[in-house]
Parts: sequence; structure tokens; C-alpha cells
Amino acid sequence: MKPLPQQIQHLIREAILAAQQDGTLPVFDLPEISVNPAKKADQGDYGSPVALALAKPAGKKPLDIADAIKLHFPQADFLQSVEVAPPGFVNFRLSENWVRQQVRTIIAAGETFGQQDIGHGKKAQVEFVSANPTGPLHIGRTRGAILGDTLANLLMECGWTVEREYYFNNAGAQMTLLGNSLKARYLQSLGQDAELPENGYQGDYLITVAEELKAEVGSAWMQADWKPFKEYAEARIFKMIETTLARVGIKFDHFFNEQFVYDDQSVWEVLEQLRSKGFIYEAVTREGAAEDELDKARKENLTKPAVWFRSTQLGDKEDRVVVKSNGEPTYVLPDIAYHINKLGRGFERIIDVFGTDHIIEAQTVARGLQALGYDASKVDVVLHQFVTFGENKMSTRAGNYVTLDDLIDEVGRDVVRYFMLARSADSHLDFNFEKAKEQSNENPVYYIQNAHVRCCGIFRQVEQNGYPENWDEGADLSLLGAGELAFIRKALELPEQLVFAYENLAPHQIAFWALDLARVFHPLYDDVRVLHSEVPEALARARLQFYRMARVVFVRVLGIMGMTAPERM
RNA sequence: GUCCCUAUAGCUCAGAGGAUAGAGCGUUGGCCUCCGGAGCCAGAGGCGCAGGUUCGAGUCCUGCUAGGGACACCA
Repeated sequence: MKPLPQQIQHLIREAILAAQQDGTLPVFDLPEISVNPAKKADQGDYGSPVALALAKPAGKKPLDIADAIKLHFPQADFLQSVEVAPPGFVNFRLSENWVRQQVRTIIAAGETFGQQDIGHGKKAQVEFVSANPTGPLHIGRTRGAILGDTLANLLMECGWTVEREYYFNNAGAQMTLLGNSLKARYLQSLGQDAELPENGYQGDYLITVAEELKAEVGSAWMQADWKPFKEYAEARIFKMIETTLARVGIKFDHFFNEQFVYDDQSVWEVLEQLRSKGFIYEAVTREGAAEDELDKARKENLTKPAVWFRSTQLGDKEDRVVVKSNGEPTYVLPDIAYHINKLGRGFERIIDVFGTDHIIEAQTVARGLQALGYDASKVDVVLHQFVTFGENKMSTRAGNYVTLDDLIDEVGRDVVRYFMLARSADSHLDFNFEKAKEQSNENPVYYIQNAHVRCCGIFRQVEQNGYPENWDEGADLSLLGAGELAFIRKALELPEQLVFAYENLAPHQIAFWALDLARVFHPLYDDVRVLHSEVPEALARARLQFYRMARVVFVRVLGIMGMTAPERM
């Protein structure tokens, strides 16, 4: 089902064109027609301010334009009325009969209710988490993880074939340090007097890994250098990360090692292509460097040239180093190669989920793609603000962090997911760990899930009382009351909510809508009884059909957010 | 210093240029013998400040104030 506002929008367009055709309205270019859900009951279900916006181009009063739209409005089975309200709104009321019939439509659609075919099955990729395997995922990674996974869900719901990818780097100084840190822990576990390297990884997890290693190889590795330790640690840590992610319902389709773009030489090819297009120069300092920067270079005795990407030609405020003076590329170059690799794998849409600290990186990669003539518009970057935890500052190396596992232990998968989703990505998230624990008894997660639980309870009761499974089939839906209709209308918003969240890459919209939906549901529950001495059978069957539909919708919305829909709590 | 994000109810946050700005938590008062009370009903409580654009601004623009982040030959 296409979103109703979109359907109405098309009808308005037709109405305006028809009015222009017969001269009721003058000819002008059609603007963007907005259709919004009504805020008040007497405004119908949807409304459009289009006539207000047209006043100037049409040279007519908004009310007259609205009247013309109403007059020329095409027949539509889902609409009951089109009304004009001052100062020029056009309001639409859904047909009650049509709304009632949607109960069956939604039940029939089931798991596919609300799905859209925007992507036409084309390939999309969402890259997220992408933490290097130096330790367990800390709580700061949670937001990007949940955000990325839910964005992937949204793309799937909108008709894309989605791959979830995790990009990592297992080379470099940090990984060497990790190897040396594990080596120290290993020697310690053998009773040796070893010290962690300076700034080494102090977390207890390496002690655990060292114990496991000792159990496997005994003292055989005592003379080994950092490399096998690095590899062992990396493998173990990836396992930990995957296990943790699985606990919040996240599973990656692919892990991409940065090393790949070195192995296939593409990182160097990218450099040569940039060079051939004139985007590369070699210098000790960037072109047009300010005086203080030159001073700094002198002080640090920089004499060997680095390789610079002339990103200023593409609107950057300064050029960026792509190969350090020691000959090693900076992160930017492999990252550009990586994105070219993604495009080469046929993804029509690529979404990168990063913390806002990666904004420069994201921009530089985009400029790199642009410089080489790739379609950078296929890449969308979703940046999220950080989660803060009161006074607790965390660092992986210092080991004084709360892990994602700890968080899941405390509040559970669904609370983790919902809390991370229930605010927009560019809003700073203040996650008070203590408060989250306290709230776990009284929070929106349970409120939403309880709506599903209540539906399930009804079906259990019906079954226990010996009614047939299809008892409600063919029920007379005209018996449903105003409260039920209000809920069905709300449920029918799923397609538009989905599309809106998808278009804006804003999963929090769904989180808020889910809460809205539950808020329409719960007040009904007390009054809309199914098995009750005063409810006649025909009504009971109609209501059961209604709850069957409600259950579908709650399963859907919870599923989109990656949350479970428990049958009991 | 420059750039990015944020500022809405006591707290945490929604709000898609349109009509009388919403929710959760907290708080105050009420409700419930039948499908799980993790419930329902009602009340109090409001757009950081100053300009501007617009028929219309919480929403767009400028400045100011406050908080977070980025300004590496780290990833």
C-alpha cells in the first residue's frame, strides 16, 4: 500500500490540472504539494495547505483555489469527503467503510504490511560499527550499531536488497600494541614478571584471552614476538564483538578488511588516478599554509615531503595528506579505495554510519570519489552525535569502560535498541546508566510491547475457551466502534511513517510512531472486550478480527526497530 | 580562533514552513470483581536571547549566549 498522503497528493495534482484545463485556475507550474496528517478531529484525517501556497502564483484567494480543488477532485474509494476550511486548507476524511475493510487488508498483508518498492530490489549497503578489533565493543558504539542496523531494516522495508558490512583495520600501531599487550598478559599468566607496554590495553578481557591462550598452547609461545599474539587477540575479540552484536539482534553479512585494498593495489591506483587528474602534489606543508602552520613544521623539523590531495579544488577548506612522509598512506586513501570497491560491487546506494568526529573523513572520501569521477551521491553518510554517560569518560585503552555487553545485561536488548532509536541522530544522547536501569520497569519499551502482549493474551483466552482458530474469519467489521476506527487509522500510517523515516534516514520517527500507536491502543483495551458476558458473539468476532490486525501492526513496528514482540511479559 | 551539531514542560526528548506546539518519566487528583494493572481518566507545567525573510516561523536566514564535537603526516 502506498502512503495515503502520497495518494492524496496525486489526486490534488489531478484536480489542479483539471481546474487549469477548464479555466477555473490559471496556468502555473505545480509546486511541491504537501499533505499532512490532521492535528484535530474536525480537520478530517489529512489536510493540505496547498491552496495557501498557490495564492501568489495563481493570483487568486486561497479559499477560491481550495474550492476549485474540491470541485475538480477525482473520485477515490478511500475518501469520504473533501472539505475546505479557512483560511484555505483542503481537508480529507477517510471513508469509514474503507477504513474498516483495511482490517482484513492488514491481516492479509501480515509481515509485508507497509512494505514499499522504492528500491526495486536494487542492492544497497549499510556500513556501520566498523570498530577495529582491539577490545569488546564499548557502550559508545551502541548508537551507531543500532542506528545502522535499523537503517538497514528501513531500506529492506522500502524494497532494497541490503547488505550489512563491517569495515576494519587489523594492521598498524594500535594492533601491534594489542599484540604486545596480550603477550604481556600471557607471560603474566605463566608467572613471568611482564609489564604491559606503555599506553597498552589494560582491560581485563586480555587477561581472559591470555588464560585461554595458555590453556591452548601452554608455554610454547614464550619466545614468540607480538604477531601471533596480535592474530590470536584479533580472532578472539572479533568473536566477542559478534557475540555481543548478536545479543542486540545484529548480524553482519560481510566483514571487509582494509588490507584488501592494499593487496589488490587499488589504494595505489587511486593515488595515481588522483595524480593524473592533477589533484596530487608533494610538499612539506600544504599549499597556502598559514604562518603558524609553517612555524610548526619548522619546529618539528619536517623536511621530507608528504603527498597531498588538493581537496580545496572541490570546496574543502584545506588540502589533506594522503601519503605521509614515511611513505604510508593516511586513512583517507584506503577509505577512498574502499568506497570505490563498494561501488564496484554494484551497490546503488551506500550508507555509512559514523560518529560526528568522522565528519572530515566522510567529506574527504566524498571529494575523493568526486575527483575521480564517481557518483558520490550514491553515498549517504549518517552522522550521529555521541552518547554521554554523565561524568564517566571512557577509553578502550584505559579499560575503564562500560561495555555494550554490560548495558545489555542491565537493561536488555529491547531497551537498548529503543533508547538508542528514540532520539534523532543529531541530538546529543545523554544516557544515564543508573536511570536506564531504574526506568526499565516503567518505560516506553514495555508500554509498546505490552500492547502486543495484550493482543496475544486475548488469543490465548479465545483458544482456551475452545473457540475455533478462525472464529473471527468473515466477521462483520461494521460493528467496530469509533475507538477501533481511530486505531485502524493510526495503523494505516505505517506506510507513510516508513517512507518518511527512510527518506530522511531517520529511524527515530518509527520509534515515536510506535509509541503513538500504543497510546491509541491501550485506552481501547479496557472497553473493547472480546470474551465478556455482555459482548454478543458477532461483536466479539469483529473485535477479535480487530485485535488480529493490531497484533500484526505491533509485530511489524517492533520488527522494523529490531525489537522482539513478546507474547507474555 | 574557524567549522559542524544542539538549545522546546521539573527531567529525557518528538515536532515534515501551515490550523489551538506533543509524548514518556516525574508530579497532583480520580478510576478498576471477567481477555495480564507493566493499565485507564483528568490537572498543573512551554519554543535560550535579539533581529530578519514569509500571507504564515519552534521550523528558514543573521547575530548573541550556553553545551557537545571537529579542526594531525591518528584511525
